[in-house]
Amino acid sequence: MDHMRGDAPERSSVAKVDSEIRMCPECGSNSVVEDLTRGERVCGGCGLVLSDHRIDSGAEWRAFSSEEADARSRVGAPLRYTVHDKGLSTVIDWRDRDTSGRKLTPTRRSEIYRLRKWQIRSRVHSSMDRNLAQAMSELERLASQLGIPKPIRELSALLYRKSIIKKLVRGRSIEAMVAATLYAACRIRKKPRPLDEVADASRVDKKKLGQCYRLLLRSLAIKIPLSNPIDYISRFASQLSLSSPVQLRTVEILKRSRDIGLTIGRDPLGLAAAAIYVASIMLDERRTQREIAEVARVTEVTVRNRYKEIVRKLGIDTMSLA
DNA sequence: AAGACGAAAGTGGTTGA
DNA sequence: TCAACAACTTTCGTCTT
Repeated sequence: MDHMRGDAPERSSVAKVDSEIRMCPECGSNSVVEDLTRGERVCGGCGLVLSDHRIDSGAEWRAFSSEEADARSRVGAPLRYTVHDKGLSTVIDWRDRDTSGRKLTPTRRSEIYRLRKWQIRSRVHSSMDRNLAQAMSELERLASQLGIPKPIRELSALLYRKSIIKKLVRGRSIEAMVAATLYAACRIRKKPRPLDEVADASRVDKKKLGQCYRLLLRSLAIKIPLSNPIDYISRFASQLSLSSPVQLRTVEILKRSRDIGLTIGRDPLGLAAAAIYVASIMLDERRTQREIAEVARVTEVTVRNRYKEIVRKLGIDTMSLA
């Protein structure tokens, strides 16, 4: 039967994708490089980690029946960074053979070398192991309280591992570093949360958290651009139960503000709040400055100042607002 | 009475000598 | 390393709805 032919592996997409993603979506520079030893793609321009952990986790062939799927899927749970030993508690053999005794491909081999190195390291530094275990449970707690999706938690966990290797946690609280990596991960993935929100959810004060965050950026040599006010809108709008037309209008206002240079040097949170305020009045779903300031974690004064600027510079008729 | 307004002084981070 | 600086916060009295 026609549909039983599973002999044509669909692997052509791999090479294609690789050549396409040379440009960094963040800074636009064309200097994305592959770091095979660490399994990452990193932008040479801004340091953004585009994808980490690039093990081909897809099944090898297409499967057309459940038995086939069982037979062809790769064995075992996926590797995860949020588990303190990467979910890998078996010992890796020193021979470069797979279970059926075949030689491994070079890529697979370097991957195994990496894991083996990790295993030895973590055995030698058992204190680091304990640190990680504690950190990962804190990360889990924090992230679920803030409703952070899994992929971002994984990125956060990866950042934490790096910061431990760089000895950043020494003399600082685990909680503070965990919170900092989570905050950073959210921003990298363009789902930023206000610093205050993260600080409140952890038991770390805002100042410490900010210090850890900046240290993280410096030590790991990563650059995270200022957050885009637009990335806050959907969250804030739903917290304020505003309709989607208001959201759209808000985004529109923010774009126009940016175009005339009104946003430079301004706190993205304040801009987001002010734009929501204006849009909410325009579309007759008014919220008070107080309410908006609260969800955006800025003061009413800031909302006021930004919104005054927006109204003036964008030429919005104040009379038609009321 | 609640919301909006704006002045004035304080805070923490950045920048440039 | 230190001072100047810009943006934001805090606080508070006044005006508007």
